[in-house]
Amino acid sequence: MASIKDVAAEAGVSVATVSRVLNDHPSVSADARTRVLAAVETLGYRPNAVARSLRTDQTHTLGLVISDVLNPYFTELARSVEEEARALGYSVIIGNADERPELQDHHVRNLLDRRIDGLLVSPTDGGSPLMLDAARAGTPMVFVDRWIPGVDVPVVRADGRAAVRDLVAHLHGLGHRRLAIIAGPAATTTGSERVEAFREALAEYGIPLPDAYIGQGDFQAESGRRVTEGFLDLAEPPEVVFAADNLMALGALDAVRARGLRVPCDIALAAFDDIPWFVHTDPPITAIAQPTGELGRAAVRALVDRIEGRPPQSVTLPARLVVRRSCGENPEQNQNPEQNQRPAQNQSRAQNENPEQNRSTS
Amino acid sequence: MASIKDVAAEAGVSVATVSRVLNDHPSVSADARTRVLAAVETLGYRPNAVARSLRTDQTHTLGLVISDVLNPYFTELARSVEEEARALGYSVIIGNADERPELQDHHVRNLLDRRIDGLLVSPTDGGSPLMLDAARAGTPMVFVDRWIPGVDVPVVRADGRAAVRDLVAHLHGLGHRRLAIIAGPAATTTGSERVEAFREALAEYGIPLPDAYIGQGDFQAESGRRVTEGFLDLAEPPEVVFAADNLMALGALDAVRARGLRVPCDIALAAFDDIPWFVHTDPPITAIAQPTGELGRAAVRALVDRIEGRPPQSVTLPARLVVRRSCGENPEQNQNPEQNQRPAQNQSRAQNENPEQNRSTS
DNA sequence: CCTCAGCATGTAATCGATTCCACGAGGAGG
DNA sequence: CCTCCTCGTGGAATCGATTACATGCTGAGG
Repeated sequence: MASIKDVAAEAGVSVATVSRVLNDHPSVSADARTRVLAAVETLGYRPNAVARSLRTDQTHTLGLVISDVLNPYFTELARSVEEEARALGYSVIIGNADERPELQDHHVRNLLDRRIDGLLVSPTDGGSPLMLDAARAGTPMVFVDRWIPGVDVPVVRADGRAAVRDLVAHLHGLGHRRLAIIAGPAATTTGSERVEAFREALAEYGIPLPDAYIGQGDFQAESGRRVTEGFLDLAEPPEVVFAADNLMALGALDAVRARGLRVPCDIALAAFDDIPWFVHTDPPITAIAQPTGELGRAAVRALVDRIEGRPPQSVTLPARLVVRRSCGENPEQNQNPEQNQRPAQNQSRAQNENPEQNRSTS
Repeated sequence: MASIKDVAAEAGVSVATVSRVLNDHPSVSADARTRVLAAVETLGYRPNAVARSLRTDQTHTLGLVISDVLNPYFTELARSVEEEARALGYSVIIGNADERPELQDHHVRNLLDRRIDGLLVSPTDGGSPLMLDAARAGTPMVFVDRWIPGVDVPVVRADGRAAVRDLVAHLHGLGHRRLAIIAGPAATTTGSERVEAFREALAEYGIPLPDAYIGQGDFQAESGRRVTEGFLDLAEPPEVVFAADNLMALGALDAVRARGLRVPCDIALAAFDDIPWFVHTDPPITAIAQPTGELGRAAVRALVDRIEGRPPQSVTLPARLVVRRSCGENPEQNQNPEQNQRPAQNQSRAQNENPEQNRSTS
């Protein structure tokens, strides 16, 4: 691989001049510039990013540690993050924690060792010493989707409170009174907040949320299945199961089907996080949709602001309820079935990326 | 951030000794070793991977350029790649090409600039000059899923021929005679091969594959929708649509639903690439499943073999047909409906990794 | 008691860039 | 004509590691 020295030799100038041309420093003669560029061309020279990073102490790389690549929500988040980062001149290295704190730490350590310029994290747990140290040490960092309370790091996330209230209103309107939730790990903010929002919304209707109706999941499909089986085994099973993410909803669907039961006749189902497939499941699943793409972009902007010395901003965007048929039909409100309400092109990747809708930032 | 010099000062030794301790070189006294380790501990020192890479000319990093992160198939592939790489002591940087050749080139260039040790690619097109040059220049490289003919690079992929034949047998058995396919880009091997396999299988039953029944897609949902609409507009629309990937199947489903038609009564649907959601779509979708996890692992092993000087091996694994209900019911063969055949726990991420089940492929 | 092997250690070169500083040439201004 | 500033350029230090080579010390063997 040709180095800057080879280019310098080929062009008959010093390495300093080559470097200046490459970083278009003003003080280079037109003659030298053309000779250097010609040499670069003939040698097929590409600057060594490793060497450059060592010298400048900048990698122009962001780390993104997500909880689970197999979850379409995070996949979409990752895509928008990479897109925005690329637009701002950064690359992204993704670490997949698989909802396992030790794997999360592995990736954080790895990214830090590589001297990434900043870190985007959706923490799997309440915060390992490693991550807390990194935050305290001043590593540019932004939390996205989930966050760790008490740490001075900007947070970019969706607020699902209003949407959960809408969901409960919808369920109540359909006559459901026994409502259960499959929660995420209590150590995650999304794990506990969604339960709280659900409980509060139920309270408005005077409906309690007994412990038996709070299943402890881990955001993975298998836990959704296990918890749902527990619900179905109760003396008085719930009429509705609300899964705190889409994978647990998938698991719930599996469990219901394994019993030979049907959604929504035998039991209703709703999920947090909307995905294109929910339109085509049997039945189409009512879900709370986050403005995922917008969140990813906002998170990158906040992180890059922080990196480049501008004050970063926390952002909270509202989630919204998307009613489909998995909770039952309401002949009154539901004269517009969802398949007409959500036009077809929305189910492509452009979904949720309409910035003009539902904006309310803090 | 503490450097090796700080550690050396703290421990009262030279940087060489520190380096030797860190790389556990035999020739270090026990005393020096403990002093160095203590210094490392108190300073919270972590070696700078950038500097190390510059010196050793190894990054212990693999690049993975996939065609589309939003496609669950590639997402699962990426996960298994990262897993195996981690087990072998490598990190992975993922580049998402979004099926766009210029974006693919962007990522390849970026990864090469970062001096990754090797490249795993699922090419979006027939091979850009950049990629061909890289291959010729001796960059360790392995193609996964798709490949570029005429380039001397190991290929790890699934052979869908037998499964496609099984599919056509299944469709023929159900009485279908007008079979159409939504193809991928002709510039990709999977784009053209799947059409060829389909055509050959049809030929065995004396069924032609007219041009009108070959829709040109690009592996994205939107193209599946467009092509399917074209099929439905034909004077004699097909009885079956076979989508060459799961996203185009999603688009096809959207198109069918937009017309108010039903699968499989009005039109049957099958897809290449199985995903967990296909179990729960309306109706469950018959698909050809690849051993995705195994492919990812084999690809990493081949690449690391190449990097570490062992001869890499191309690998081809068989895909298999998973019959569900989207092509119609066959009262004869189908007395075991799919939901019982595929036990619930299979729909988690462990899916497809159970070699023993549902094997109806050669 | 001398020699030499081998071990522990340090000094310094090196990887490929960026960048400070010095220097010479040339032009403007006095 | 001299001075000084600007511009283009090159030399060399530097980033943080690894590693070849040199050196001093210890102990075994003759």
